[in-house]
Amino acid sequence: MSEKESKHFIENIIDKDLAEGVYDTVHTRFPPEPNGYLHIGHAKSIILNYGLAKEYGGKFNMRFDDTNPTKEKSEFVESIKKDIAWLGADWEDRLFFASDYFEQMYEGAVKLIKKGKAYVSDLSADEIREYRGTLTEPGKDDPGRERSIEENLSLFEDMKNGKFADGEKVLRARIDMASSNMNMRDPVIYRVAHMTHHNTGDKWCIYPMYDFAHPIEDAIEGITHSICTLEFEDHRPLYNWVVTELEYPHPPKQIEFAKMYLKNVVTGKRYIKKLVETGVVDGWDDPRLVSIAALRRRGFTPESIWKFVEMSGISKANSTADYAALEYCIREDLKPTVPRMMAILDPIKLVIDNYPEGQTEMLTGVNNPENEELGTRQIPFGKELYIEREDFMEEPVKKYFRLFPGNEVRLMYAYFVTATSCEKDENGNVTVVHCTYDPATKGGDSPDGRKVKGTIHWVNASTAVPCEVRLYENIIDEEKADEAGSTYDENGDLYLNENSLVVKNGFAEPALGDAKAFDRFQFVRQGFFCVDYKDSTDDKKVFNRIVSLKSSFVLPKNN
RNA sequence: AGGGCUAUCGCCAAGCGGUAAGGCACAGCACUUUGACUGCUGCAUUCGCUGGUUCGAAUCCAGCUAGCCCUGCCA
Repeated sequence: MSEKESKHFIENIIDKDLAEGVYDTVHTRFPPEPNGYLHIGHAKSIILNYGLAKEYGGKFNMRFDDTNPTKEKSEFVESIKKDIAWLGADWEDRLFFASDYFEQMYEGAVKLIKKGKAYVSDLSADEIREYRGTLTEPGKDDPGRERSIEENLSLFEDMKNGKFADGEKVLRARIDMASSNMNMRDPVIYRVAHMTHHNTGDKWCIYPMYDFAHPIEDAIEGITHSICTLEFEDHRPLYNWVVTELEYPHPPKQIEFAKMYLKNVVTGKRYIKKLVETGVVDGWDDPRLVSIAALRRRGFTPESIWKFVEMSGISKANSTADYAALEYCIREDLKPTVPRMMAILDPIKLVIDNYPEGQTEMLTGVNNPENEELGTRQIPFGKELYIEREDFMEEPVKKYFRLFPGNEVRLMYAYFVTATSCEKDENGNVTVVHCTYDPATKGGDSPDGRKVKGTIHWVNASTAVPCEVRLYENIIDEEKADEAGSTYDENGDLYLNENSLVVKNGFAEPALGDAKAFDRFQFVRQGFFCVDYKDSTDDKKVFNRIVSLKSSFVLPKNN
């Protein structure tokens, strides 16, 4: 839309690198571990990395960081690929797996041993922890530190050949047990794990640790700027140590940025995983979550997520964005591009007493007042309609200018009507509103030029398509739980807002009902919703319509 | 309190010694076949605090304070 006025710090670093000739191109990557679904936080990283590559005419790699077979599953690599492709980040033919480099990593480890920079340790996990020291006290040397290069070489080969049980031996980098940076206190770089890997099967029984593997992966792929999140800042010295000791000619540079959290939603992969596993939500794409899959199901478009990321900016300051900003982005994207239709979510009947019994006429509605190209549609109209409950008040409050007895309003694209009376049930709730219409106002304009202050939407009762919708609010975090009156889940540490699931039965225009398979409703803003056809992302058959709702609503999964 | 990082409007975020961009949110007015949208207007004499350097500081220096991260054979 508008040109970006200022660059963020990573762009500044890249500009400098390019200007100084540190690199002559930009090559980024997105390296998720396939151990769960992607969420909005990952979208930020994906868009950042892919966006930078595009901006600088460089390349973007997709890489699965699958160095720990105990946590990884193929199911996740498929979902991740799908989500990234959906977001529009194109890795072209550069789809990689860290596990494809196991051989080179092994050779790298051997090289370190030969340089006297790595050794095999006999210590148990507990002992290694003890030897590591604490934040304020230095660690002490691992006895294995003094082993000869020859012995280390043969021991490491034995590790590779399966001569040791899990946990029996480990390969450590020889750096500095007294470093103030815990990551430099002779970090473990290879562990024994007799485990079937989703990609390499049973070929390996030793696996490299992240700190050793990641810089190698980046270097092999020719990555220039290895962008990760803030918690890896302390790992940067180790990252640099690895690429230096392994003598890569054009080593990549690690740059860290702050993750962004969203207010009132659970963004942590761990928590989402827990909610899914405990059945609190109905899957990774439960609309109350902010996984990419859930966002997609809710009707967010890739464009809206790009806009959100670009709008949010990149920095090193921890931040929590307002959910309102995300909603703003989907609104902006959908507003001009999507046909709008009418739907009533909390219906009461409106009977036009002076309208001919049994008559149905077709009226013309504009699909999107802001975009004429979207054309018009024919909407059935008859004596009995449904209107939104809140569009009628028997006793209006001040400044209420929708329907109340004696007041005239416009039925959108239809006629002016004046309320006359209403019927109520035993509880005093309005069930039917009676009114009269002015036949001369067909289409919604009066020939005598009189104005009405209110316009309300409606749906023809005899042709309306019943629809069940579920109103959702986001799953909220601990901090906000109490003030929002939430309830605990069965584990007692995650919360669901009491309004997190409300089923409503409403009605939609026939054209909306024709979709049959529509399964996505998206709250776009207060008083504004859209529906999206399933499986028709190409022609973007998304409908939206203003209604009065403060929360999102989504159709049941299997509707 | 050993190390690393961060502190600019309710929420993001520019700014890099020359006198506080922008967006979201919010408020007011106008417009309106949805009180929406759109348009216009308003919204930090002040940049975590305290000192210092300077003609001049959010930007430099010193000292505080607060928050986040680090003691996995996770990533």
